[in-house]
Amino acid sequence: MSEFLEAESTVTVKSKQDESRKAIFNISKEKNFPEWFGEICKVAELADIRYGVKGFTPFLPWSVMSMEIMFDLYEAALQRKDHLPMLFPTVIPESNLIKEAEHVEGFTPQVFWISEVGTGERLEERLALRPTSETAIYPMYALWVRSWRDLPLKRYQRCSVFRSEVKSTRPFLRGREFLWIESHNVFATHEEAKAQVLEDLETTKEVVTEQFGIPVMVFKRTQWDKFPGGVNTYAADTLMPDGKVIQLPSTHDLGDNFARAFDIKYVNEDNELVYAYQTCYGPAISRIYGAMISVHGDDKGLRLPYKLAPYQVVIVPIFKVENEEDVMDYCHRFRNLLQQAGIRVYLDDDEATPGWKFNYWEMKGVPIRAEIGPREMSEETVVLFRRDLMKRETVPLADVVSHIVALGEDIDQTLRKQAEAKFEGLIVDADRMGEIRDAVERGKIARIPFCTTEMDGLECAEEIKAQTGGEIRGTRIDVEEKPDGVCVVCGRPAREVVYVARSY
RNA sequence: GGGUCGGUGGUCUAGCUUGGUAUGAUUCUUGGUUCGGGACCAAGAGGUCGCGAGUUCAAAUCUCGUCCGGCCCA
Repeated sequence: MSEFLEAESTVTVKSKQDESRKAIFNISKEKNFPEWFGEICKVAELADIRYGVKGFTPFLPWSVMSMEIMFDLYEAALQRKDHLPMLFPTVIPESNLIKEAEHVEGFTPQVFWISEVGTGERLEERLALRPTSETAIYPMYALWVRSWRDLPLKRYQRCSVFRSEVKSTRPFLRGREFLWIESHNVFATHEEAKAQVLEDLETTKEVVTEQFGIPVMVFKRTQWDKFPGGVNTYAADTLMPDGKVIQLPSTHDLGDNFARAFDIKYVNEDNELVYAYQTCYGPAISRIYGAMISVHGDDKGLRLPYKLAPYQVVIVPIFKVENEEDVMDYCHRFRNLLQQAGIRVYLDDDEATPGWKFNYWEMKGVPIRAEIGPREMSEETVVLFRRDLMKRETVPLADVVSHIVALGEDIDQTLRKQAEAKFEGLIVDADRMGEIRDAVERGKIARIPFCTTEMDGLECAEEIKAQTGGEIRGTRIDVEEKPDGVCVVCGRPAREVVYVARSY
């Protein structure tokens, strides 16, 4: 018996080793998402978790190059809508941080403080590392906003923020320092502020969905889940491969709460001094990047959209010793052609064999690979391979630039459609606890009648969380929904239709 | 925050039960042969076994603490 077991286990170990040697990357994203995510961060060189401070992670070129592109695309969209960039200091004096009561209560547990300098010399006033920048920016806004002619004031900054998260951290998706854009806007009226919230949600769809290919569902959050100090929070959720939803950009209607706390007043057209209304919007680029690779990736690794890939095309030369020089010349010619057309292209002239390079760049998610050998050279063609569908075609050199541009467009469309297909059938109607639990456990989003999203609905929400593991994501704002019946938990008449899912 | 499992060259890993010279692969460097789906040969480099304390003649190994990480749960 023991002999038999020993023989068994030896065989298992051996085959495991063979497997891992064969594959640069081969993990089922659907079946084992946590492992998939951790391994791809390491193998594709996205982030290095060995920094040694909890929740702080160095990001590496392959992820940073894509995140830079994402920043640029996002900022371009904001600038098209009349937002202008600015940069504020990282530190916030304590006296400013605590000016808005609900805000300070919400964020203080997560604040990193600077309380001394040099060899233990205490600061007169503690400085917070910004967990978000309202309390840094708004004292200045109070100085900048004087007249109705100064409004609307629409500004944003690209920066990192610091939050001592209690939830378990992981690269990109939840760090204690993360990269984002935060937009802070001031308006004359609440109506204008509310219109800005809708514009932000449009921007989210335009950038996150149309350009990054990540489908989202937009919710108005409940009162217990809103931004501390705000009036209402609206946020886009997307679905991760493990069936949990994750919050992507959120936008907040701040009403005049912060204007009152920070004394942001303007003189209106009737020469009256009145409080302004504000909104803020915070797309976290590092988190969106984490969601992006998770949504698009497959069991062989990353699948980067053409728009976001650091290299849109990688050239793999194939040659024998006797024709190496000619093939490389042809490759350089091809590379120059693409560079002149503004395509991000990389010629892989490493020692490794073509087969190894194929697998490596597939794992890294480069959308298009050009294979160039003696055959292509003599025919004046290139072989193009698309990572998303793993398909090859031969294209004449004369047409290749326009072909690649069209192919890139098609790849982005395909990735987006595949992601959107996963959203179909996601919503399941339920009006009993058991049904909610079933739906949530299958990675679905349950749509249920619920008493209220005001604060006195919190107890019912906690009961749902305890019994099903799902959280209330909020109510829809893009569709009007009238509840029918009673609250699933308390039996009071339902005032809202809410959505329940497991979440990050 | 609670539970649980873990930390050995850059990476993965053997050794830990039963304390006594650190195992293998891969990566990396150099040279050579290769190159249309994961090539090969030769030589070389690389580890205070996470950190700290304790037990011991002796600790990767046993004990305690601590930091970091994975997973599950709140």
